[in-house]
Parts: sequence; C-alpha cells; structure tokens
Amino acid sequence: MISTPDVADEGRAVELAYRSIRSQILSGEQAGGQWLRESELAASIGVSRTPVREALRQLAAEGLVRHERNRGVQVQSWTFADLEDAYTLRSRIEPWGCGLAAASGQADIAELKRLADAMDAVVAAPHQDFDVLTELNSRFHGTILQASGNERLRAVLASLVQLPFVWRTFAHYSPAELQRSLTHHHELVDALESGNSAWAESVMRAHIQSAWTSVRREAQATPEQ
Amino acid sequence: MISTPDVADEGRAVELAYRSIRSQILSGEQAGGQWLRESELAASIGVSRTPVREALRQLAAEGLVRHERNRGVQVQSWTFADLEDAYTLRSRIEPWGCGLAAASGQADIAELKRLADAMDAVVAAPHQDFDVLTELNSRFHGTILQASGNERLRAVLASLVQLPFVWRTFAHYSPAELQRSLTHHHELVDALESGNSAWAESVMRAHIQSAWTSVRREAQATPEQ
DNA sequence: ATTATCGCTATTGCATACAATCCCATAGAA
DNA sequence: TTCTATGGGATTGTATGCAATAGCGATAAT
Repeated sequence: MISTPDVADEGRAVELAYRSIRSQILSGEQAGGQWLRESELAASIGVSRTPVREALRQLAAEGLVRHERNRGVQVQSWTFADLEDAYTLRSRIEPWGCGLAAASGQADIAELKRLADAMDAVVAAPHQDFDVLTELNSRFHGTILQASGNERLRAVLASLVQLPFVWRTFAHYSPAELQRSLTHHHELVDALESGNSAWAESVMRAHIQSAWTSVRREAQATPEQ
Repeated sequence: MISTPDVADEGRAVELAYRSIRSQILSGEQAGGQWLRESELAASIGVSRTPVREALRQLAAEGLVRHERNRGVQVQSWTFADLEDAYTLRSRIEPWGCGLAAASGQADIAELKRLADAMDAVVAAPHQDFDVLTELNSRFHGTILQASGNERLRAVLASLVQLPFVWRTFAHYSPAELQRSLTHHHELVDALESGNSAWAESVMRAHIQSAWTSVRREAQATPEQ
C-alpha cells in the first residue's frame, strides 16, 4: 500500500506503528477476529509498547479494531450487513457530494485525470497491483469530495471507503467490471469539468451501484469471513 | 452532562480521562483553540500522563481535538462553515434513516416516549439544564437511528450531532423554538409508531431544518468563536 | 468421568524516568 | 533598532518497570 504522505512523519514511533498496523489490517495480512498483541507488534515494528498502544487506540476509534478491557484488541471482522450498510450510505451521499463538486468548479481536474490515467496503467500492467489501485481509487474519490466544499462529508466518506478495502474489492472484479469502473472515472472527470452537477451526480451513482453489485456477488459467496 | 453508561467502566484511568476531557470540551469549559497540557489534565483527573495521552489520541480521532507534533493538542475550534456542513449533511441522511426506522418497526417506542417526556420535564423545570437536555436529545436521535438497522449510519450521525453540542445549541433557542422542537419529538414518536416512513422522514426533515434555522441565526451573530 | 477450585503464566494497564524537541527570552552584533 | 544566535525551561515523545487481571491448566474432590 502506498504510504499516505498526509502529515509527513508526524510522530516517529506512533505514526510508524499506526501505519504499519493499519496496513497489515487493510492488506488482509491480519485477518478479522485476529488478536493483536502489543508486545509482538512493538517488537516487529521496532518500538516500545507505548506508541503501539496509542496507535491501537486510534485504530479503535476509527473502527478498524475492537478493544476489550484487559484482553487486548482484535481486528474488527466485517459481516455482509456491514458492507451493505456502508454501500447504502455511500450511495446516498457520495453522488450528492459529487454533484456539489461539479457545481463548485473547484475540482482539481488535472489531478483527477492523472489519477484516472494511473489506474488505467495499473490495470494494463502485466502484474496488476490491487493495493496500489485501491489507494489511487481512494485518492480519486477523496479529491472529488474535497471539491464539494463540505469537509465533513469528505471525512465521513473517507471512513466509509476504507471498509471495502478490507475485502480487497478490486481483486474480485471481472476484467469487464474493472474496465467499466475505469471508464466511469474518466466520465466523472468529464462531468466535473463540464460543471454539470446532474451529470456528475448520476455518473457517481451509477459508479457506486455498479461497484456494489460486483462486491455483493463476491461477499455473498464468502459468507462471513 | 450525564455520563453515557456505554461500556460501564471500561478501563479505569483511560476511560476516566476520556470522559473528563470530552465533557470539558462539550460543556464549553475548554474553549476552542485552547491548548490542553497533558500534565495539567493528568493532575486534575488524578491519573498519570499515559492514560491521558491515550484518551487524547482517541479524541483526536473523533475530531474533538487537534494534535500537533511536539506541541500538544488543542481543542478543535469550529467555524460557521463547519456547522453548516454538519447540518447540511445531517439533513441529507437523518430523515432517510428515520424513514428506515419507521419502516422497520423496530423502534423502541417506549424509550422514545420516555426520552421525549424527560425533555419536556427539563424544559418545564424552573432551572433548565441544557446539558441534560442535550444529552437526552442525543439519546433520542440515537435511539431512532438504531432502529434504522444501519449501524454505520447511526455512528456517522452520532459524530455529527456532537458538533452542535459545542455551540450549546439549546441555550440559544427562544422559548417558542424550544417548544417546537419538543413537539417535533412527540410527532416523531407517533410517526415511528404508525410505521409511516414518509411521515417520519418528513417530520425529521422539518425538525432538522427548523433547528438549523435557529442555530444559524445565533452562529452568524457569533462570527467565528 | 465430571466439575470445581486454585495457582501460574501471559498479557494488558498504569506510572515513572529519561530523551528529544520546541518555544521564547536574552544577548550580542550589524 | 533589528536581526540572529544561543541557551534555558517547559512540554511532549518514548522506553521500561511494576501492578493488576484474565485465561488456562493442574489437581483434587465428588
């Protein structure tokens, strides 16, 4: 997973621990339900337990792990219902936010084009790296929402999109589904550039519904996890 | 503020610190922009700095405080735009969630009635306690969303409603506005009990729009904070 | 064989000590 | 006066040590 250069190296040890653990969870290296021992993590990351504990508490607040008093933390395991909740909520607000972004005219079109092209390149590569693809996709959506002018909306959606990450969404897409997703991205850029909010909203709605249809099929096949 | 008996006394020191600091922020005791020193907090709460740090990291993840490397944390200060963002987003999804709750028939009608009556009592009391009123209101909305069946939605809205808390919303309501808000609550209970989702959704939309109109007037009068 | 009790071990929770960093004030030079 | 360098104090960041607790296995009694 590409390291998000949010705040550079804000806090050496804590940030290191946070990124490391989060990455392990999102990459599926640590499966849902797995218990995370502070000592193990501390040793493997190369810091003491203190920063690890702080990182874990942050991850707990973000919903990636569960905290149990005097027992430790375990990786949150997601059910089909959780996934459905997230997609339902997303489809309620992300198209709207996309429409706002189009109306605002504040969208960073160049950046969006760059990200869409980069995703094309990843998919076209002989060895498709789904972690990179997922990260690029997340940035693409984040960039759009940033232009909506509603920071709160952007933050909420950022937390919603990280859930499907755990399911390694893209890895289950068929080639046709992957292609359709990429095409949607380019159409989104065009819609945003045109400033037609109804268009932008519609495309985003289609994009999410299409994604949910693909994810749902796979998630139902893999009952609980 | 009424202590939320979520997980009982999950973690003596950390939980104590978390509740204490959070309460101080929501009650306005610590104004926005104020720097929070770990040592001070630790001393006043009666624990060491370690649990205080963990509590602060959790509060940072929840957006109540800002963390700055090697400088400490300061209470997040909210602008009018933040408030507007939150209300806009709320009005997008809470009415929908309320409709879902009505359709589900899972709403705890008795509890909602109890909460609505309790709010009536608080307002009728000679010395209106807005902290208690705010807490009851939060529980009322939370109880409705719980019945929506979308846990994610409930969590998102819970974080959205805590922002206006900082602005001590109810304290600025006129008697008429306060009365209207209470009336809405009872109508919401009736709508939910009837199972008429369109009704429930409409009332909730009116409830939020009405609240925003009141809050906006006051927030605009108090420019930034 | 089953169950209950007790103690051991692994692990978390908390406190304290020390290191690293930033700031601010102060002094000196241009 | 103003700008810069430097040093001291305050504050955060990290590590470590000890206390508390829960889980688990062994042992014994029924």
